[in-house]
Amino acid sequence: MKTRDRIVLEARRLYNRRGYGNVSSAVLAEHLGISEGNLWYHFKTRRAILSAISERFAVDIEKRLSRLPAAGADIVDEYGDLLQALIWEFQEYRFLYRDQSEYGGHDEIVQRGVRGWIERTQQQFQLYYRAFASAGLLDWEEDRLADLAINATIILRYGLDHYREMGASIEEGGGAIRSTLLRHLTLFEHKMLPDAVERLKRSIERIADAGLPEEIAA
Amino acid sequence: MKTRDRIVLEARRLYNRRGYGNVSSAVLAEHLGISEGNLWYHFKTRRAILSAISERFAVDIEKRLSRLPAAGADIVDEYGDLLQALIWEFQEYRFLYRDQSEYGGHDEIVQRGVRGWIERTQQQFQLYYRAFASAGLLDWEEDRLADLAINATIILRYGLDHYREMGASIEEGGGAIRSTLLRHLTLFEHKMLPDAVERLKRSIERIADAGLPEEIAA
DNA sequence: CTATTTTTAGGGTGATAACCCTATTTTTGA
DNA sequence: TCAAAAATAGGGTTATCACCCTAAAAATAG
Repeated sequence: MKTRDRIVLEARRLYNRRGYGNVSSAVLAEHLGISEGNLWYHFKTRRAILSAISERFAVDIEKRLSRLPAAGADIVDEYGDLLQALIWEFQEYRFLYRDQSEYGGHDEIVQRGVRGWIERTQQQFQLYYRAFASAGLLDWEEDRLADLAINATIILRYGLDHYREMGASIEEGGGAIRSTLLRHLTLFEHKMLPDAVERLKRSIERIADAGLPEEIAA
Repeated sequence: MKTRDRIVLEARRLYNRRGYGNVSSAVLAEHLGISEGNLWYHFKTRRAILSAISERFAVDIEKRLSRLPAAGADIVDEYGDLLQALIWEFQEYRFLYRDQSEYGGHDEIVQRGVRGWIERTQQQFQLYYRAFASAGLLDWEEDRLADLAINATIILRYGLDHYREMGASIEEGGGAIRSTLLRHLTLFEHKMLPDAVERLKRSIERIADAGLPEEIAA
């Protein structure tokens, strides 16, 4: 892999693990096994590294947002896939979700996009819930679907932080991931067909057991 | 006010506004109109200031946790008071809720207490919801009360961040506060007596209009 | 094979951070 | 009232930060 790409990858991992503000260029270069001079050759400023990561972030978000419930496919499976993609995104870009969200820390591309991404994520989830309802799997009034989607995305997004703060270890089977996914399920499982709920729970176990991206675990 | 107390107060305000990591001792001293040497006379280390703030935090949390639904009183009003106290707490100690929650940044007293505080807050809300149900104001199954309480506290806690990220201005009537409080209401208002819902909404307007603590607004 | 470009290492720099030290002023208590 | 204690100011120290500069090594192109 080219040095530039290695920098972007490892910087993101270090930022996720230690926090953006706690990773100096010296530490990053040391971690990469390259000289600091070399690091500054590839990126003129520290913010430029953040920019490169943010660009990838924007691309990955758009890819995830493009997952829509397909007509012929199994809606429960597809929802499970969406959950997996979302959790993955939260983990891979954890430091962006945490450290940068205030005090003007975001890169411009994120600053511009974040509001739309949140809204579109809510709409995306609403489409899935409406598909659940249409398929007879979920008993939910149409005019309360938007609230369900908003509440679900809030809990999914902040659940990981919440359970980590409660002391859930990130290792050992991803307790925080499992808890977060089960937590969002409590919003609507009592109105869902038991069979569909069971399948979702199995999806959740798969996601929680899938193992974490290495940049978090270490 | 004694210099020491002024330091603790103004440090908290600056941390809330700019983030803990973005407030140096020089900036803090300048803001206080005292010399840096004087600052170090009152607090030997930067962490000592954090400790002092954290101690007050612990005291304030315990005071808020002691608010329980009284037998004779009006439960709707009391719940509104609890919401107000909770929102206040989130605002007054915003930087603790945001900046310190990971990467080992917390003071020991917070580190030790946080898990219990979260659990007790959930239990506290559950008591209120049970009281709502007992009073015939809320139609909710007993064995789903805990889930409601957990989901409500998660949304209350992270709602402010969420709506700020969505672009809600903190000034001009506290859009984020109003949105967050209304958001948590969507979890159960459809199962609540319209009359009680109306009263809660009026409470929410009062809280949102109450004006923000000055350390946030500026 | 050689000239050119790209990549790398590493010493240097100025700013800023937390924190120390000491002299001076202010407050306090008998 | 006056000596001891508390409070304050401000210069000094050391470490670390992002970032610069230059020379050498490596890759590449003709």
